[in-house]
Amino acid sequence: MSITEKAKEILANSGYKVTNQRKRILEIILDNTHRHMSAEEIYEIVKDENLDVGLATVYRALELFEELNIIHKMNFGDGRSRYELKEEDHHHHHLVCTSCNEVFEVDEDLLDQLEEKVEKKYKFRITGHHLKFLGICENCHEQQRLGD
Amino acid sequence: MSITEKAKEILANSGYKVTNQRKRILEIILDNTHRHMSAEEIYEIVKDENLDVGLATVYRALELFEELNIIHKMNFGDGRSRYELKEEDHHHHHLVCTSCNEVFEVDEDLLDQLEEKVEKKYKFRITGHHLKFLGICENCHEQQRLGD
DNA sequence: CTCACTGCAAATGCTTTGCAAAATC
DNA sequence: GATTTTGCAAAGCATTTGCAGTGAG
Repeated sequence: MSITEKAKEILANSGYKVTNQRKRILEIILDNTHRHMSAEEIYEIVKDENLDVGLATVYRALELFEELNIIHKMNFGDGRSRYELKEEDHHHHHLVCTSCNEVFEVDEDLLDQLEEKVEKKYKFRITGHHLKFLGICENCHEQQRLGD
Repeated sequence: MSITEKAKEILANSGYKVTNQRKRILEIILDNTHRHMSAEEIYEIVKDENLDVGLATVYRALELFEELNIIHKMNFGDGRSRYELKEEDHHHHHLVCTSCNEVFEVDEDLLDQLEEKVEKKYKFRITGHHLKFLGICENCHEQQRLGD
């Protein structure tokens, strides 16, 4: 079963109604996970498709999906929340370029040992984590070099 | 030289004017770093001292301190920015309790090897990082146990 | 049919900004 | 004294909410 189908099944089985708006919003997130979209960006897409959807509905749908553990709200410091699909057993990290503000993904999780250490030492039951590296991406670094 | 004096020196040497408001706001941050204060919280303190300071000034001072690399703006998901002193060579992480929303500090940095690995593999020059663990703190865990 | 869901517009909460008065250098 | 900086109030954004109408089950 594809991620898309799985997510829709979660929605259908949640007891909440499966509306066209929710279906479309979920699809957009699923199709653009790597883009870490904001509510406004998702809204722009549905609006361009001439669907009758309000921005408030987008926010309400995102809130619902988060509650159902389908998506995940993030903050990259640009003043708005961004969302991505929450894939079980697929933890990854983010590289945020402080020059062009692009966000790249590190497609592996290397924190297991660290978590264990922290859990023991601080008596804190860890259920998740966010690791964000700040720095300069290859592109920007290249351009800085050429600019010299 | 204490951190406080150092920070004040940075301010004095920055070319910006050393006003009473800036001095007091900086002091409050320095005295309460572990509390990760918000602009509003800082404002409440100066207001209680009957100092004639506006909330806008607090925001402007925080913006300035961030620019001078004295403090660091953070987001713990509660809808407001929080600030802490930026101490060189003193990287640490945060434990955010998803039950009581308290933020604890992990007073060590264990990401060096990881950073090196990521820099090479992703050709990304890392200048900083944020690591936040989500979970349940000892207190909340204890209370849940007692509640059974 | 019923109740959850929606769009709209108004409200909220954090943060920023315009401006005349005040303070620093 | 000239130029920053400030307080206040108003404006600016992202997000939330109230409400009457709409639609899924």
